[in-house]
Amino acid sequence: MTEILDRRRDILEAALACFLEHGYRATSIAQIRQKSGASTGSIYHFFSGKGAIAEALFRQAIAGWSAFASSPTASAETRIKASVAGLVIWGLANPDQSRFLDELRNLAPLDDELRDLRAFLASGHDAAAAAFADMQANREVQKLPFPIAHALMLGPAYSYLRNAAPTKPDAAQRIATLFADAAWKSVKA
Amino acid sequence: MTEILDRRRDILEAALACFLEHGYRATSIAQIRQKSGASTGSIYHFFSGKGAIAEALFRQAIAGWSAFASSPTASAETRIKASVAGLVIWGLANPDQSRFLDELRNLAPLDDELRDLRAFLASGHDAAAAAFADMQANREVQKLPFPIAHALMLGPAYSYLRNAAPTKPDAAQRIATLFADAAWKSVKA
Amino acid sequence: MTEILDRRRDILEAALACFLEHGYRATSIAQIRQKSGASTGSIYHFFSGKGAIAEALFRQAIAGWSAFASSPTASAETRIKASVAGLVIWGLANPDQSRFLDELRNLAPLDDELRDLRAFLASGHDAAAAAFADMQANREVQKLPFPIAHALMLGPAYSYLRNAAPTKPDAAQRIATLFADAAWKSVKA
Amino acid sequence: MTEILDRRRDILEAALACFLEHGYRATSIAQIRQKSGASTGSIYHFFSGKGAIAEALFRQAIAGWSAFASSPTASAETRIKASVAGLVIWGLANPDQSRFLDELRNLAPLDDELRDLRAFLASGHDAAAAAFADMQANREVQKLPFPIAHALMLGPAYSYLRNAAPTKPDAAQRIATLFADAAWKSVKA
DNA sequence: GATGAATGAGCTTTCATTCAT
DNA sequence: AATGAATGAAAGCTCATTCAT
Repeated sequence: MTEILDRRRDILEAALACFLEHGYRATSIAQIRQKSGASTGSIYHFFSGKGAIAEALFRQAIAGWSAFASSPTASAETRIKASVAGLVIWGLANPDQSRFLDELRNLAPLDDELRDLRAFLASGHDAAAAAFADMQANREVQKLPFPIAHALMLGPAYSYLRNAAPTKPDAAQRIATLFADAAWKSVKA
Repeated sequence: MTEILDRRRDILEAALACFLEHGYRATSIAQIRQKSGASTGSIYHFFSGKGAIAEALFRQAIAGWSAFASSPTASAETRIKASVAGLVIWGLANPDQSRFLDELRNLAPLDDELRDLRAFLASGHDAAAAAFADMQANREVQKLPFPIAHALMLGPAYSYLRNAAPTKPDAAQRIATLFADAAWKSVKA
Repeated sequence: MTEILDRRRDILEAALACFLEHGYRATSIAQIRQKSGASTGSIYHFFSGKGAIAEALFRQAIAGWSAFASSPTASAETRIKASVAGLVIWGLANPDQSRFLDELRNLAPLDDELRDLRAFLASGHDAAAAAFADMQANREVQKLPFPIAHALMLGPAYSYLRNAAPTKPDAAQRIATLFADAAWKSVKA
Repeated sequence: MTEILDRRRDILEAALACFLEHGYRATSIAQIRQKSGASTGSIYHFFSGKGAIAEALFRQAIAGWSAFASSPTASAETRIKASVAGLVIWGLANPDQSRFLDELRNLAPLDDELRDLRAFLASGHDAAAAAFADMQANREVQKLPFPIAHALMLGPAYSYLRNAAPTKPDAAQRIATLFADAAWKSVKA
C-alpha cells in the first residue's frame, strides 16, 4: 500500500537531488532513473515527462514558502512583510531549492516541457495582483502598477537569494527583516 | 575588405536573433547556420562554440547599458541613480536583449559552455563590489554587506525587466527615475 | 527470450565484420548501425561506445587463442611451445581476427576510447610476466628480462601473422611447430 | 633562399613532434599548423596532404636505420646481424620515432591516405626478399619461405621496440647483439 | 610562396519517449 | 505497477581540403 507512494516519492526525491545538483536542463531522465532505482517505464508511469516531475517539485517547494503567509484579513503591512520575510527565511534555509524555483521560473516561459508550470505561475501572479489591488483599494499602499510594485517588493529578495549561501536562523531572521522593511517602505501609501 | 568582418557579423546577428527568439539553450548551431547563411565550418572558424558566440553578444549588449555609467568621481547618489536608471532605460528600450542578458546570467553558473562568460561576470561583480566599498569608505552609503546592497539597489530593476514590454521613452524615463530613487533611498547613509 | 541476446550479438557481429574490413579507426558507428540493423540508440543501450564494442570483441577473440593454453603445472617447454603454437594455429585459421587483435593492441596505448582495453592488456601482460618469473625461479629458462624474453618468444609469431593469409590446417601445424621450436630454443636455460 | 627550405622543414618538424606525441591518426592538420607556425595554405603548398607529410618523415626515419646497413657483398651473417643490430640500436636511441614507423607500417594497408607509403613499403619488402633469395642461393641460410624468415629475424626486434624505453648506448649495444645473434641463429643454414 | 576564410560531410553521443512484455 | 529494450532525430563539433587573394 505504501509501496506505491514510495516509488513515486523515490522518483521525486531523486529528481530533486539531480535538479539541485546539475540544474533542470542538465538533468536527464537517465540520471533520475539511476538515482531513484526506478525503471524508465516506472517514471513515465507516474509522470508524463520531465516537466511534470519539475512541476510537482515546484508545487511542493512553493508550499514551503507559503507556510509563512498570513491571513488575508491582516493589514497590508503585516501581509507584505510576512510574505517577503517568509521568502527570505525559507530561501536562506533552503538555498538550493530556492535556486531551483528560480531556474524553473526563468525556464518556464521558454521551455514547452514546462507549459503546465507556466499556467500555474500565471495563476499565482493573478492572485497576487488581486490581493495588491485590494490593498490599493483600502489606500494602504501606493497606486503603483502591480508589476512595478511587485518588483519593488520582491525584486531584492529574489536577487539576493540567487547567490546566497545557507545561513543560520538568527542571521537569516535579521536579513529577512531588513528586506521585509525595505519592501514595505517602498510601496506603503 | 569589409566582407571578412561581415561574415563574422552575420553570424553574431543571426545568433542574436535566434537567442532572442528561442533562448540560448533552445538555439542550435544549425539554426544559426541557416539564419546566417554561413557554413558550420565558418561558424567554428570564428567562434570556438555556442558559448563563445553568446559571450561576444553579451559583451556587446553590456556595452549598451554601460554607456549610461557616470564618472567614478561623481557622488555616490549620482552614480547609483545613473546606473539603475541606465539599466532600466536601456532594458525598456531593448527588452529582448535585456532578457537575453538575464538568461545568460542565470545559465552561466550551470552551463560549462559558458565558463568564460562566468569569469567575465565574476570580474564585473568584483568591480562593482570595489566601487561600493569606496562609497562606504566615504560614508555616502550604509554599511551593508555588498550582496545585500546590490540586491536592494538592482533587484527591483532586474525583476521588473524580466517581464517588461517595450516602453515609450518618456514612460521609460519615469519608470527609470522611480527605480533609481528607490535604489538610492534603500542604501543611502 | 533469445531475441534480447540476439540484438546484442547482431551488433557485435556487424561490428566485427566492419572492423575486419576497414579497421577499427575507419569504422563508424553508422556503419555498424547499418550492418546490424540496430538503431543508434540500441547500440548505445548495450555498449558505452565504440571502444566498448571493440573490447568485447577483443576478449572474445582472445578466448579463441587462450583455448590452446596448457596447464600451469606443465613444464616451461610445454607451456611456451603450446602458447606460441596456439597463437600461430589460431592466427592462421583466423587471420582477419588476428590482424584485428593486432590493430587494437597497437591502438590501445594511443586511443582514449580504448582505455579499458588498455587496462585489460596490462593485466594480461602482468600475468605473463609472473608466469615467466616462475619458470626462471625453476631454472627452466634463461635469466632474461621479461620484455626481451617476450619479444624473442612471441615476436616472430606476431610479425608473421600480421601479413599471413589463411592457411590449411596441416600447413599451419607445421609452421606453428617451427615458431614454437624457435621460441623455446631462444629462451631455454 | 634558405627560407623556403626552412618553412618546409618547420612543417616536417612540427608534424613529427605531433605524430610522436599523439600518433598519426590523432594528429590533425590544424595541430601541425599551430605547432609549425605555417598557414594551412602553406602546408598544402608543400605537401599534398597528411599522408604525404607522413611519408616524407617515414623516408627520413628509415634513412636513420639504413645507415647501419653493410655492403651487399658482405657475408649473410654480417649483413643480417648488422641489419638487426642497426634496427635495435637506432630504435633504442629513438624509441618515439621507432614507434612512429611501426604505427605507419600498421596503418599503411588500411588507410588510403597512405597509399604512396604502401607502395614504398612494398618495394622495400621486395628488395629484402631478393637479398634473402641470394643468400639462400649461396646456401648461407636455411631454405625458409621469406615471410617466415623475415618474421624469425626481425619479429623479436620489432616486438621489443614497440614498448621499449630510451636506453643508454652501451646497454643498447648489448641488447642489439643479443637480438642480432638470435636472428642469425634462427635462419643460418 | 603564403594566407586564412570557407566548405560541408561526417563524426560520436545524448536524450525524451514509446511500447511489448 | 513495472520493466528495459528500442527508437531516431538532433545535438555540438572536427576535419581534410579548396581557393580567391
